[in-house]
Amino acid sequence: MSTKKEKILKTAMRLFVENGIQSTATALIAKEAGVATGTLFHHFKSKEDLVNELYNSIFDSLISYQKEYFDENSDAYERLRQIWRLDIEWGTTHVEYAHFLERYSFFYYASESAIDETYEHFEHCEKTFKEAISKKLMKINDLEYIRNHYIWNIRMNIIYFINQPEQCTPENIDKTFTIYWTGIANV
Amino acid sequence: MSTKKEKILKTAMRLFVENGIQSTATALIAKEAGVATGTLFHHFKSKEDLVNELYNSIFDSLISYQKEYFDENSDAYERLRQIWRLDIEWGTTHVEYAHFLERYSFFYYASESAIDETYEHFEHCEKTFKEAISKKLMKINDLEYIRNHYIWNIRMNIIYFINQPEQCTPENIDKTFTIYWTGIANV
DNA sequence: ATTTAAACTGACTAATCAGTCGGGAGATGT
DNA sequence: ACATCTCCCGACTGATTAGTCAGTTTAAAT
Repeated sequence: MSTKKEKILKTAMRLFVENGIQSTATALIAKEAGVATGTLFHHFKSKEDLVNELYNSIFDSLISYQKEYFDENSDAYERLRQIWRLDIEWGTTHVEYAHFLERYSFFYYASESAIDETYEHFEHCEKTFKEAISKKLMKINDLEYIRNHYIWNIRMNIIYFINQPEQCTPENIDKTFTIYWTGIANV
Repeated sequence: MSTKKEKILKTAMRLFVENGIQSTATALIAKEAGVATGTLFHHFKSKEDLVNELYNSIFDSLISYQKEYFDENSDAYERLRQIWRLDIEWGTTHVEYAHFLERYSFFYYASESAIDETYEHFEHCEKTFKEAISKKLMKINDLEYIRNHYIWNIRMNIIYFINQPEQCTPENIDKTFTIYWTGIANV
C-alpha cells in the first residue's frame, strides 16, 4: 500500500476521533496528511468509502485478535469470560480504534440497534448466547437482551479502563466480568 | 409561548431524532414546521441555542418526573431501585425524548465522559452512590465506575424496552434491576 | 529511448449550510 | 390617528463542503 494512502487513513482516523466524522472536512484530512485533495479522492472514491475502509480494517484487527486467543473448547461461562477479557484487552491497547468504533456506530445511527450491529458479526458470541439460552444459564432468555446487555457492558468497561488506565489490571477486568456474570446468571 | 415556536421545537426534535442533529438543516426544520427561516432565528439566536433549549426542556421533564415520585426516606438499595424504575418508565413513555438525549450526548461528545454528563446533574443519584461506597455495599468502590455502570445499564434497558414494548412490564423492569443489583452488590 | 499507466496535484465547481436583513402585518397603548 | 412593538417573512450572503478535472510527475515495461 502506498505511503500516502496510509498517511491519509492514519490522519483521518485521528481527526475522526478528535472531532467526529461529520465535522471533519476531507480537505483538512488531505492537508494534515500532507497530500492534495485530489490524492485523497484518487484512493477513496468518496468520504464514506474512506470511513468504511477504516472501519473494516479496525474490525478486522478486533476479529483477528479474538481469533488468535479464543478457545472454542470450553463451556459457555468460560467462553463469555474469554471474549470479555479479549475485548477489553483489545480496546484498551487500541484506544484510537475503540474510540473510532464509538464514533462510527453513531455515524450510522439509523435505528437504535445500529450500535449493536458493530459487533453483530461475532458468530462465536451469538453461538454462546444461544447455548446459554438453551441451557437456561441466565435470568433472561431473550437473545436480543442478552446481546445488548453483554455488548453495552463491555463498551462501558472499555471506556472506563481507557479513562482509568491504572485500574486496568487482569484482576480488575476479571472483577468486572464477575459483576456481569453474577448479575445475569440464573440462581 | 407562540404556536410557531412550539411547532419549530416539535419539528426540530423529530428531525433531530430521525436524521441526527448535525445533518438536520435549519432550513428544513423551518420548512417542515411551516415557517420561514427568519422566524426560526427570531425565536432562537442560533441552531445551538435551539438544540440547547430542546435539551433543557427534555431534561426538566425527566427531573420533574423523578422529583414527583422519588422518596428520599428509604435506604440506598431502595433509592437505586426507584431511580432505575422511574428512569425506564420515563424513557419508555417519552420515546422521542429518550432518543433525543442519545443524539444530544453524542452531539457534545468531546471527551468520552460527555455522555455521562447528560445525567450528572442528578444529585440524588450522586448522594446514593456515595452512601453505597461509604457503606461498602458494592463490589467496586470507585464512584466513576459505579456511576457509569448504573447509567449505561439504564440507557441500555431503556433502548431495549423501547424496541420490545411488549416486554416493558413492571415485573420485567424490576427483573432488570435485580440483574444489575445482584451483579454489583457486595457478597 | 519511448510508451503507458498509475500516483499525484491544486485550482475549481456546484451544492449546502447557518445566519442576516429590510421590510410587512397586526396588535397594543397613548 | 399615530407610534411602537413583536412576530413574521423569504430572498439573500458568505463560508464551507464533497467531489472534479485537466494536466504533471514518477516509475516500471517494452
